[in-house]
Amino acid sequence: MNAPVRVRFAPSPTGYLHIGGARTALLNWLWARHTGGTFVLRIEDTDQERSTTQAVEAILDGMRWLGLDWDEGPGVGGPHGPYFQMERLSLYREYAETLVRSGKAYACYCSKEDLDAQREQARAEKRQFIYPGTCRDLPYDPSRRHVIRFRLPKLLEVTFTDLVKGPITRPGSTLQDEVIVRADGVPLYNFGAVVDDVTMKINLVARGDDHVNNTAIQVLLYEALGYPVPTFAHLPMILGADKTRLSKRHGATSVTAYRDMGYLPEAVVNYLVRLGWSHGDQEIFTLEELVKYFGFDHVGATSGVFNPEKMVWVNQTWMKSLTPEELARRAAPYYQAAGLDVASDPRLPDVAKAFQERAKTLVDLVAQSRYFFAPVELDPKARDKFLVPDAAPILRAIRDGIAATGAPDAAGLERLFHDVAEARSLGLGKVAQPVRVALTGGTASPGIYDVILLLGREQSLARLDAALHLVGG
RNA sequence: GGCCCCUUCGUCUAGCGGUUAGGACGUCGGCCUCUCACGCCGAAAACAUGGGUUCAAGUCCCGUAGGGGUCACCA
Repeated sequence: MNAPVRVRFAPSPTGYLHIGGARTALLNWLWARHTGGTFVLRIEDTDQERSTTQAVEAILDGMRWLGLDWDEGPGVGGPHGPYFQMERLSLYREYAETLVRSGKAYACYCSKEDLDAQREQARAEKRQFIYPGTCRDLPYDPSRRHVIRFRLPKLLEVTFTDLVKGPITRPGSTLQDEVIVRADGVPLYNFGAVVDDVTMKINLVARGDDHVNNTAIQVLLYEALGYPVPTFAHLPMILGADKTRLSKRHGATSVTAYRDMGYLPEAVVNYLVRLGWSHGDQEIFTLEELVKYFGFDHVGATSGVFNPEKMVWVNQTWMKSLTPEELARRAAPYYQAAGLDVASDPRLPDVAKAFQERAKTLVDLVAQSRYFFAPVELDPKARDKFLVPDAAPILRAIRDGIAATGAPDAAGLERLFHDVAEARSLGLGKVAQPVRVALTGGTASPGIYDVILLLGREQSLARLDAALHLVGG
């Protein structure tokens, strides 16, 4: 009988939640939900130089937007807290002392400058620098400034199993007496993470690929501490188009930037999980499906290039699948942000419906449908091409046709447009385009009847009149 | 440079010894059509390379090349 799954996401609050971190969080979350296990959120803020409380908020914000709730961690507490490393200092001290007392760690009095010099020299001589154990057998003198180093056991190699990469072996000769606690008493990553994972009873550590090289020393730490080694799953990196690690110069890398660009959280989640994981040929997954199907057995071992085009497609596919009411609800804040007050406009769901298959993002939806809520802005090229003197009689006929009826309806409008076209032996396009430009300011829009219906009789007439005035008709 | 990991269309991937190597994004062509989209149909496009193992290798093993990661009192 396997113990209940306990996984964690342990970001360092040095910036926003980026795409890679979000995927790590997401896969951990999915596995916890899939197995009915526990998802722990732990903040690794021991780098006091770079950690900020704003970053903590930004990360929590990003996770909430994606819908990743945590069972233990900031805000919700839990039986293994606190969940900020800086609040767990006494715990690390306790474990470090245990190691020192048993001789598995020792105080090192070497200065940073001294070590840097040695490293520099090693580099100059083209050899690998490994801490020579200068302080290994010195008597303990707490009055001297010191760090704590882990005493590397004599061994040939360290092997651990990785759920995505299989067994990984690291020669002991490439390992050294790592420092586990700084001179100021704050633990270093490898030690803090192990103590926390031990005390938080984490049994599966799924994290970024960039941590594989830390794993061997961590395995040794677990053993020195006398605790079982968890299972590891190292997730491949996400790369930019040039195949280097995704970074700012590749464009937006924070999940909240995608929110601001008008992506749906469902789409971001969907895309991120699919990047490096698959379930047969399926591309679109609801969160429920992801929870149901997710497993590390289908997480690929190769790093993946982030593909913005596919992300857009996933987003558009998701937008098409929402009900118009829901889409309108999602779009409302984006209209607001664009300075369009649409909160009480009853046409919003119908407008959303009209653009559902045309907009790629919510921001795009707002931009494309702007003229329904704001005055027409004529595109100069469209104006010069379609609002010409020849168009005057057409615009006049359509205008008068609409004016002659009460409330316009789709069937009546279709008849009107066809009549006008036939009377002049014109294709429907010759009639619709000038009208489209008059009503929307541009040459691309939903069906012209829908546009008129959404605009309403009065507004349609007003815009046609304005266009007629312009063409001198 | 040492160590670790990785290698199927441009990109994400399916494949788990026997397939015409499948799907998706993107690209190109066509259909639909009042524009733009959507949708539909079609096309081009991949097993890095050399050796093995095997009746049979994209699938297993070894080498080579290429890519990535990591070598802190960062995480």
